[in-house]
Amino acid sequence: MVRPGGRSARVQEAVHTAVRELDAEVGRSALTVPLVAARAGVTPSTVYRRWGDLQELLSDVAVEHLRPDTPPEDHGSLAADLQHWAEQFLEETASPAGRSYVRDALLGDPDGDNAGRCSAYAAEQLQVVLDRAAQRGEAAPDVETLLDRIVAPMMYRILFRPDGLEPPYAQRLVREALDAPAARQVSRRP
Amino acid sequence: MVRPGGRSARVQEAVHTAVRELDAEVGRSALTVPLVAARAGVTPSTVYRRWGDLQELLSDVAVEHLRPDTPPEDHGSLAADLQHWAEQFLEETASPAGRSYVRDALLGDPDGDNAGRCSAYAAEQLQVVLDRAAQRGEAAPDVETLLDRIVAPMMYRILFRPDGLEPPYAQRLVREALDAPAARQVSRRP
DNA sequence: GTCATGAAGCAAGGATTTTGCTTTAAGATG
DNA sequence: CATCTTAAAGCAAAATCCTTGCTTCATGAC
Repeated sequence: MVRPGGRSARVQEAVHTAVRELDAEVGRSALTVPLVAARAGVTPSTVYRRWGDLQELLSDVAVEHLRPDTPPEDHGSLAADLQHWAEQFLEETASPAGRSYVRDALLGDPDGDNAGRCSAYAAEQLQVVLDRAAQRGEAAPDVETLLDRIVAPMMYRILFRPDGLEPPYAQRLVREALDAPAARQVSRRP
Repeated sequence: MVRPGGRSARVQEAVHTAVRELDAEVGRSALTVPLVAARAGVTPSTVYRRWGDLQELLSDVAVEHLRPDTPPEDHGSLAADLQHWAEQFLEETASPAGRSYVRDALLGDPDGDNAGRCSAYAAEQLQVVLDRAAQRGEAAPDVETLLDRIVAPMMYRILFRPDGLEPPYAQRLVREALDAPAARQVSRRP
């Protein structure tokens, strides 16, 4: 039985807030469940029972951070929309904070739920861009292709080689994704 | 002062072996530092002082698992070499065990050292394939392009959407990477 | 207004992590 | 070959964290 707005929701909110505040104040390495619980005005056992351990809690908080708060901006063309979206994505996600959110989201995620959610966020944003392109009558690849060509390379480098990730890299990925042969229209789920 | 072959090396070997054995015997969720230390015939404080915590230890062990033990097979052409290498990479890395090694390697890795090593392994293997292609006189993209076009998409899906990853997906990525306009020869570090 | 239920509080017990000090072993030095 | 130096391992106590059974509370249902 779900009870949104009730005590459970207040506790969740308080705990998430405590994590964000303490992360900023004392840093990730000093975060502990008892510390978070104390700040949230809650018993440690409550946190353990609801989240299991600190990593799963951090994963939940990270996914909230990574959720886009606005739809992608409209710049009049598919190419421009993708350029801006990719640059913004890279800027946010390649930052030390962004990178640690991605890692947290992946880390405390036994069932892969949160990881899937992160990918879904990107896919939703891209779909908005593609829908606008379709309304304009522009030819466009599909979402899966853009994930492979734009999101995956950025994420791979963010996770495995977080050096030298600058806007031109995002621009080049977008350009090459759009330059590719137009056969990219058909569905290409793996 | 590094003392390879000395006591330090023996302890490292014993601890790594203990992790591998116990992971197989009792499972990841039951692994603890005291358990590993006992199996390795070592004091827990030794493990804590050398590795910091269980995640960093698991990260080190995972990187060893992910190190390729043989150079990529020679199938007579760049396309065939890449096809086989990509399929094998996907099969090994997308398996539950492979996926958990990748996650371990990424997670217990504060400085990003181990993650960089994983990427370097892939880059080295690809470079061998490319060198062979050059000897045959074949035109070929560079390593960075192959990382973007082949490795990154596979890794992204392994980490974020570990469903439906089958050999045809790897084949398609290789085909499209090689189909792309030949301007891909120039260096493209991000 | 009372009840049923899921979640939070509490507290004790057990396990893990940290830490200061001591001991050991590998390599350097004479 | 004996001795010295030093980094790492052993040991043990203390602190901290995690688990768990039971109790209490708040929410929504009847």
